[in-house]
Amino acid sequence: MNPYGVVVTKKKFVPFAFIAVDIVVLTIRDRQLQVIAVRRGEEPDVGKLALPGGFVKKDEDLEAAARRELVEETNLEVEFLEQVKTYGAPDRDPRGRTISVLYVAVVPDLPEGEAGTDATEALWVPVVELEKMSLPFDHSIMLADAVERARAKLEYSPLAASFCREPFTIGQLRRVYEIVWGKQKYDIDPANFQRKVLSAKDFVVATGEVVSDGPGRPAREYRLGTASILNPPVTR
Amino acid sequence: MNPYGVVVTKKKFVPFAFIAVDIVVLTIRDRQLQVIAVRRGEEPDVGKLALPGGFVKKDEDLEAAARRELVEETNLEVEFLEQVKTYGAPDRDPRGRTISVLYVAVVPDLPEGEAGTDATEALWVPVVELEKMSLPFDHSIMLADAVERARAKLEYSPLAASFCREPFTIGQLRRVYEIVWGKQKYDIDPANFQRKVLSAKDFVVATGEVVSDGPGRPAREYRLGTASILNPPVTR
DNA sequence: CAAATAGTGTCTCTTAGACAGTATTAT
DNA sequence: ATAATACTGTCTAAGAGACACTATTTG
Repeated sequence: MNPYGVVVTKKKFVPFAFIAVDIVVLTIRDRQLQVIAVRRGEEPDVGKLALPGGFVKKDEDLEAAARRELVEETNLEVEFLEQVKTYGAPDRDPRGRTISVLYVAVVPDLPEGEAGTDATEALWVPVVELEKMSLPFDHSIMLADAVERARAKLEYSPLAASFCREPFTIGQLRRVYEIVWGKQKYDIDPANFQRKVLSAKDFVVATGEVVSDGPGRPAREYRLGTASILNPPVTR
Repeated sequence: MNPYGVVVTKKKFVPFAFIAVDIVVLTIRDRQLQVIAVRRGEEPDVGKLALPGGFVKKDEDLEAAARRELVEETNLEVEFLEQVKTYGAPDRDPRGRTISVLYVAVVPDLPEGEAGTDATEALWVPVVELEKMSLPFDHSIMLADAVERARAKLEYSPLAASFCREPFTIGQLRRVYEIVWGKQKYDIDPANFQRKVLSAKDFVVATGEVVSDGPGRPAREYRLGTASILNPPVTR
């Protein structure tokens, strides 16, 4: 089955293709960077894990399609979606020429079973696990590209806060950086990190509250500030 | 004319769309950041200036399509093409649903008339001029996105050297930064810039030659080094 | 000669990182 | 009390920018 058709514009034949979106949704669960995956219910690769995604509808915006597919397949509603890259190798989908636009999103740690545990069969998988598996289409490359984008954005954007539920503490934020960047506990100096975050203008604002969680001195609580770029950046 | 068709996969109707690529090619001419534009020969917007680009062929890779269109419409062959973003608003092209993948490229200052002065009607236009014009489709947004990408990449990649023919001098490189970032002459301190470039590991390597061009002490010549990211970066 | 450009030296200020030390909690 | 976490203080080294100064060309 080949979707290629032609439409005559003046004297030219113009081929066309299916348009798809795929989404890498990242979160931190169990002190690991995890990604949501769905089990494929259709050929090709029925039964294999894959990134959520699907075809864009007529008159549907690309980002809207990504949101819709995410809800349909994983029950997840995300705030921000960032377009990462578009994949269009002629043979990337055996069903016919398909162009796929990749998005990445980040969500805070969710209560167990809030997403994907219903009939939809979506599940959280540690990124390092999914990277080892054989994924359909070019989903392995997509995963790598999206994770690298997220890692890079931690440096110069407030993305890290998207992994936390508000209000959050500086310690929680530090753990996000450690985990997403694959560092060991305390590889990032808590003292220096504290100053770095607080010196980045409008990254976070204190609520005035403190919260005690486990042993140790209670931590001040913060909310995300208005900054869209961190200055100075948080270096890797 | 609406290109939307449907193909049955199991029980679903899958719409499809035209796939296009557009390219922003930047250079420095006449101490200005310029972009190559083509005059449209087809509806819509016949006669208007637009970014070069066109439809992707059956079994053609996206980047290959961008290179082909660039040669066809502007006679330009570029080394590196970087994918910037994909535009897919349902109504962005009146001829029917079209998804366009945007690429950006950079070329050194070319001898007058080397590109685009034949029948193809391609011409170099200062970016500030083209930004003021009404462009077809969403080309104005594309132009802004591509220019911003190039400005950002100057900081942490050796992109600036792509604006120069090898070998080049540090002074020529400095002018690239000044012009692309829209700074006045000597806004960037030549002394500090020199050290910055030479301290960025593998950014440039000296050829050992010197060249004299106009008044002033002759400058050492350099070639691009092997670095793909600049460390430390050249800050804006 | 003056003007222009290339390149070095040096000073100051800021920032990054290492690390010691204090504060406050759970157990 | 001990361990764990939060936070402050302080020192050092490196980098950014300002600017004086030297070197070498054109006109």
